[in-house]
Amino acid sequence: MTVQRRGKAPSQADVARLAGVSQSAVSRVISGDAATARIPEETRRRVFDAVRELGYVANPAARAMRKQRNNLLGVHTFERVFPHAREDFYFEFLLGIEERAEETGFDLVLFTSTGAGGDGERKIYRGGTNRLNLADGSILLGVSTDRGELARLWYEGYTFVHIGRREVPGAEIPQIIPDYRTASGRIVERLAGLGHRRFGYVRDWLELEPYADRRTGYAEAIARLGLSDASPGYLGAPGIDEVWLEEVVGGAATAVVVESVRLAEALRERLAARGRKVPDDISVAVLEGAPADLAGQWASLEIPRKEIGRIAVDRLHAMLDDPGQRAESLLVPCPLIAGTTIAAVS
Amino acid sequence: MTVQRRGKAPSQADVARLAGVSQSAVSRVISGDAATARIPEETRRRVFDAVRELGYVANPAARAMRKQRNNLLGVHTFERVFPHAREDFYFEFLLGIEERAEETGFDLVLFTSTGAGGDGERKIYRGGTNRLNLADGSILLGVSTDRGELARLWYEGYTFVHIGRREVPGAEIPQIIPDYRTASGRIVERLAGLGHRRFGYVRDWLELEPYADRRTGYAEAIARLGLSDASPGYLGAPGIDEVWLEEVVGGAATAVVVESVRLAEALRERLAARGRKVPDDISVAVLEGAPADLAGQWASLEIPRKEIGRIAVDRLHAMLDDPGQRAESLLVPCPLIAGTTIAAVS
DNA sequence: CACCTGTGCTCATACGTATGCGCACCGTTT
DNA sequence: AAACGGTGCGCATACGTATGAGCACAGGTG
Repeated sequence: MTVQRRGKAPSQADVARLAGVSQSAVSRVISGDAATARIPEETRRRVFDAVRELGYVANPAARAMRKQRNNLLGVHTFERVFPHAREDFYFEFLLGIEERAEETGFDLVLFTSTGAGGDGERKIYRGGTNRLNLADGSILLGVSTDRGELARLWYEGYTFVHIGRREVPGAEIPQIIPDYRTASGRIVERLAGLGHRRFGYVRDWLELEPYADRRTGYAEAIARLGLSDASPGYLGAPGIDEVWLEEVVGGAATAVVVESVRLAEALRERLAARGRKVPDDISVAVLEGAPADLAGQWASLEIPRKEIGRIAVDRLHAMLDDPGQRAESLLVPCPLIAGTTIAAVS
Repeated sequence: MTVQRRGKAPSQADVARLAGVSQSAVSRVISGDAATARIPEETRRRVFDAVRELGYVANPAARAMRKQRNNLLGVHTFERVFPHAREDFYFEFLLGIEERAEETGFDLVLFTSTGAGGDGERKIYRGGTNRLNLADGSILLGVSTDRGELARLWYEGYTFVHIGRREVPGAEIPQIIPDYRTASGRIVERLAGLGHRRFGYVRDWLELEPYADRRTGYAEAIARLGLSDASPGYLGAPGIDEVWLEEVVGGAATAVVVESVRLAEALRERLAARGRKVPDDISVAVLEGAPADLAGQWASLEIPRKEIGRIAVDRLHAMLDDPGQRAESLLVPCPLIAGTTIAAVS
């Protein structure tokens, strides 16, 4: 019966002793560096035999210290990864990240360290110790990313990418960005193709960068195609304005583009209350990823989350392989979902 | 405008130079060891100022090498973590693990490295490099855990726990085990309390340890309470035997205990086809976690996955804090779900 | 025989941190 | 005045790995 091995794990020095060579020889044999070619088969075999006998495995900390790599990819989310509430948001990204990390031989570190505040929001810098350093590079993920921390991270020359748009003055944060602008434009184009000429736009209350992209894309398409936008529209107040709604019911718009599913559903109900049906009387499209619901699938865009996760990993690899390169952001196209909530103008 | 800092990250030596002290003084101030008490406020301030000015953050690799801790908790699954998610086997465990890790200030490493086979199954040992070493200790998770790898891991003295029962001859693997045995017994007790005296048992085809526990618990309760078990029952063949089913319909059993939901549903259908209703004519209980379905909630047990995840983390911490202690396994009680598929004997 | 080219290694060092040991200085006690 | 205890640090080293430099030897060439 085997007995549990006690004491320290064997080091290359132990292996070297047993194989009758020097520690450096062991290192060369194991890590297979260029000079390995100069070590004959016989010696190599002795080393490997000793490795097997002692059950030697490399000490990752020491290795990481010596090289500047430890094949670890950090993932920092500013909220918990697993919990249900945010599950939908993060989940698909992680899927892609994990897949790609696995394919490229990297392990993943989930940074779960909370800030001292205990408010549940996560911080990168905690008591002077930036834990992200543990990983060769990191993917940052989350809507509430702290701009100050991003700036510092960038300033310190840490290698990372941010999923989603996040502009920080004075820093060039490499971002992987769903191309909401183009997608929003294409949705307008599609509606125009169905004969719509008078449009409405409903804003959400959030004022994050991604919504700015959508508004830009919408406004550009309206202008480019010579369509009309019923005010208050994309420049107005968030939410569904009562006066505006009456105008729409009166025919001021035949197509409405809405920033979120929640708002779209509210809109549909309030239209129904006034005897207007979607899409028969009015077409409605949504500018975010939307699951199918009982009343059908929203005409919407799809956020290619998994794809974005994979891209983020590749991007990170590229940055690690060539540290000198400029950190550029990347737009990822969003496919359109045809849906059942838009129709040709009647 | 700030310019991106180039070159190496500052070390304690750099801080020391700037603060006009030695590197060791910096280390003492920063890590706040016992001797810190002997360093006056004035010096400390100088050090912290220098830290701030240089933006020094500790190098985790070096720190991990020096101490024997790096506050990393490994999670190794033998299949991918993120796929399937919602109904996924792993998900709830991870929820608990993440929560508890966060609470205790540990980060999580997800080991995603596959074996060379590319068959999707994951290996711990990959080309002589046991990646788990990266973490202070690990939680192993998965039904198909390779026994040989577990044995080796244990032999090498690595600190880990296994979620789920997994016996390895010659090694004492610390396991966190849902107490199927007790729970199965209690289900029998509950049925007996409803007046049932003649029982049947349906096995699944799987021959993993957890099923053995269920069978033991069932058999013990049957014996203890002086009940009768209609053969082939728990010792017989897996699946629903035709002959046995006829006997049950004929009254050989008023209560049937089934290992899996899948089988229970099949049983219900085949009973219905013979004019027997659940639970009016026959009570059926399931020995695994069962979601509510259209025909009601199965009388079943609940696997406290999240709780188990949390316990696993705590267990690991205990082992890390006291390396000498014997690695003991732990049974976690499974609550019973009353359900709607059992009733008093008619 | 002097010289050169490989070959098969070893030596020495660096990476950044933590820590046991001890030195120099100062104020106090005997 | 000698002895002593406390304060405020610095010195030196260890952790395990990777790697540039170089040494000793063998064999071949002029």
